[in-house]
Amino acid sequence: MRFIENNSALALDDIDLRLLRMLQVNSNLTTKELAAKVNLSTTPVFERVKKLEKAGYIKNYIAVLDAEKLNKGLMVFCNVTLKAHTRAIGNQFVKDIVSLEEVVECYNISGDYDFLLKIMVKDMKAYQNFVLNHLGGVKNIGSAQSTFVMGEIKNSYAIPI
Amino acid sequence: MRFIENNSALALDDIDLRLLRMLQVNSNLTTKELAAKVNLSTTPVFERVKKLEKAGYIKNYIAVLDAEKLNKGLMVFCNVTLKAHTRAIGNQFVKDIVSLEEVVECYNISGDYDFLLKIMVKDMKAYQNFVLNHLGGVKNIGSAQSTFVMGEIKNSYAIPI
DNA sequence: ACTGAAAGACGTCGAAT
DNA sequence: ATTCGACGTCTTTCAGT
Repeated sequence: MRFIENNSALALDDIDLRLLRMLQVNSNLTTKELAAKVNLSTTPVFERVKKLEKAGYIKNYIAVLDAEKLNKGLMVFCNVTLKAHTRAIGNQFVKDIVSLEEVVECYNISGDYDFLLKIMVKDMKAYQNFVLNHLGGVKNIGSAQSTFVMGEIKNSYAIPI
Repeated sequence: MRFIENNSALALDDIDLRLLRMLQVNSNLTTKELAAKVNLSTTPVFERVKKLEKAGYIKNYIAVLDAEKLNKGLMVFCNVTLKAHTRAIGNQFVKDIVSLEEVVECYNISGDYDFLLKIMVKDMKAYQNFVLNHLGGVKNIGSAQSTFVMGEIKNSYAIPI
């Protein structure tokens, strides 16, 4: 399946929003099932979903895996500052971070730190290895402060719409 | 006594891992396409995927939406401490937080704070409203410190396996 | 455990209201 | 903008190896 990137803004009606809400929780719903839930037939629902894909409201469809079962049960948030804030140093940092697969999310943030990283590894030993051998290899990091996740209270991949 | 296969640990071979890696990036791949990539016919691939679903390695299938387009473009990380750390207060906090739809993730963390929340709202005005009228209504919050996301460097929903 | 084939369901799209 | 109908493809299962 291929999506054509089209950044136009669409006027979403209530049915579009309901379709998005359902699909972001379970994308295995068939067009038929979706149609039944919004009281329409399959064709308009099919076309609406395609429209939402083409317009970029739906970016992609993915399987959500169980991190614990796959031995990536330790999540760490790492606050990072850079030694300097030149464009070159920032760009290099971004490039380095993107290539580290343990870093599943990275944001440029306000406040005392420059970047916030979400890292997933097997356990504390693996995290130590990550810090020493991977994060340690990234240039121009001024400081890095780790916060460990002890328990997951809520993690809905769904956007509140 | 009979064991139901749900949630048991399985021995995953290389092909299982490759299937998981592909599906967590694009779950719209057909059994046929997956089969071609791992050089098998459809039947074993179909059965492997079903096995991975039943065993809980695949938790669900979802559509990933574009937060910006859906007017939830402001992401905020909020560090929260509780006034006291009794079980009752903790449980009540968890219950309250789970019901706030703007809070898309919530973790119990180590360090200076007790909880880390990831919040998605439209803009700063909406965040102010969230803090005043929603987070403000949650009992026993000692302090709350907000960190604003200025830019997203990386966000792969994929677990590094 | 895998291959190949076969039945049924679904996605997909054109024509029509 | 929705319904109907038809085609191709995918899912799902069942023999056979």
